[in-house]
Amino acid sequence: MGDVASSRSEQRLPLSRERVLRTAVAIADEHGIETVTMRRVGDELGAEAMSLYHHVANKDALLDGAVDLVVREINEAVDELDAGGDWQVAVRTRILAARAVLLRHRWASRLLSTRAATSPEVVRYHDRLVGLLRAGGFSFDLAHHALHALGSRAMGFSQELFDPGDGGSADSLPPEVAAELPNLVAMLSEIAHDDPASTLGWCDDQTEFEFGLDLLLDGLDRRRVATTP
Amino acid sequence: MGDVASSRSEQRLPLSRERVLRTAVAIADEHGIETVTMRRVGDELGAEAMSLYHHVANKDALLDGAVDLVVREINEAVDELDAGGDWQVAVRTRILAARAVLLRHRWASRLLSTRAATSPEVVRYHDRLVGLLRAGGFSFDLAHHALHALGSRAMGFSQELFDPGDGGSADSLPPEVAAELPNLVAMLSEIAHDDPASTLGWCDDQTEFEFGLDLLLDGLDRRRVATTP
DNA sequence: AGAGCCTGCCTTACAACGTAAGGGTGGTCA
DNA sequence: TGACCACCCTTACGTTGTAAGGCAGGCTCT
Repeated sequence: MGDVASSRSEQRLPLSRERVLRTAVAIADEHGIETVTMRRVGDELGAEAMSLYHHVANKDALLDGAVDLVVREINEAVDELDAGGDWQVAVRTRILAARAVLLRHRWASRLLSTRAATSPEVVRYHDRLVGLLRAGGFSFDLAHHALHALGSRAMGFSQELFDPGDGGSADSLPPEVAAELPNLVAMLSEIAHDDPASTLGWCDDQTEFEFGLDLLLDGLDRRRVATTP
Repeated sequence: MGDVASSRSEQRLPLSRERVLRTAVAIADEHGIETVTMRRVGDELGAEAMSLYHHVANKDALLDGAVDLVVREINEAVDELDAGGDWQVAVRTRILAARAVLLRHRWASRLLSTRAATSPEVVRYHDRLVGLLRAGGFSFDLAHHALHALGSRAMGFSQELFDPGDGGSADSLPPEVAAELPNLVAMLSEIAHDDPASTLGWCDDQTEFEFGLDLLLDGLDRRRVATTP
């Protein structure tokens, strides 16, 4: 409508799949994944919603692509790391690097767990991880088990189910509720989580993530030694 | 509309929060969680969508309630188990029992990981789990770490990120893709997953779940012994 | 007993969403 | 020059969650 298309020359650079996906990522980073709608992405690009369909098949494909962009970012970060030395150190470093990227795109971990199962970038990530395990002396079979055991932790996030540090510091609970939860109440009042800096997941701070990760890596190493003398 | 309200007397029993939630669970079980809409639940109950709002605050609350129903089912199953004996056996048994329930409501694990963080039933489940750990000689601190380390596995499901057995049996890949994934291709062709009975998550069959679980339980026991001589 | 209210269900309506269908415009190539 | 095609737009539809309010029957209080 009366848009002479000369006032904003930088907005008029053509749409592309890349630009669409990057915009979706940016919106999700800034305002949350639930605010990413076709119209919103179009707006941000100075285009209409329907124009996006020339570059992505539909909204699902857009989300898949956005996640893939994040995983690509992970792969780029991870490719620079030293893959030599002790396998446990190498794997640990790699996973924590992936985690650092996911901390910049917190919406991505949820999407990662539901879609993009066969995303090329995700598969590539796991391929390199298997490479590290193999180099560390893992049989293919044990490496396969390792992938399953690590699960989503392999890419740097874990799925927490409830947050003992948040939403209930033991004495904030109604007495009749507290009476029903003797063990948790006792645990919480002893622990007194004084550092509720949540990261990925609810109370899943870096320390807890690494604790679980090391538990798995130690266990895997023990299995490795047991099978390959 | 000309409904004499006498033809179907059993449909006219009044709505209730319980009935609404149970209906949502039933629809999700049978047709998938994405088919659960307010109108659909209403239909199933012989009522209008808006009538549900007298029993649940909104759709989010409905989904939360549906998940809670499933977790209640878990708790009922788990409460019957023997809590004595070796802690590792007790915890393992309990988690596998929870898993068995979740296998009957596959949609629930995804919802569990996003909502219902502070659901009373979920909290109760973890309280009992902490009780088991305490009885097994865990400090509160180690029990807390254990909850984090187990993550969603504590309730019987794990989050898989990709499925090496599905969607690519190594030789079904285009050659240029396969060349990019040397480790996975080698792994898959050696393993030849002949039992692709998927359960919860993608290729996360029972064996893999138990492998990861035991890895964690073994590691936790080692930490326990190390801290309490 | 009658007035008033509360509870439970319904009707109507709307905004936001994804997207199907098709129109127009500019650049490219024969 | 004319045909084609890539690209973007307009319009419109069905589905969703839900706000607003209506209407009946049973309860309580006088």
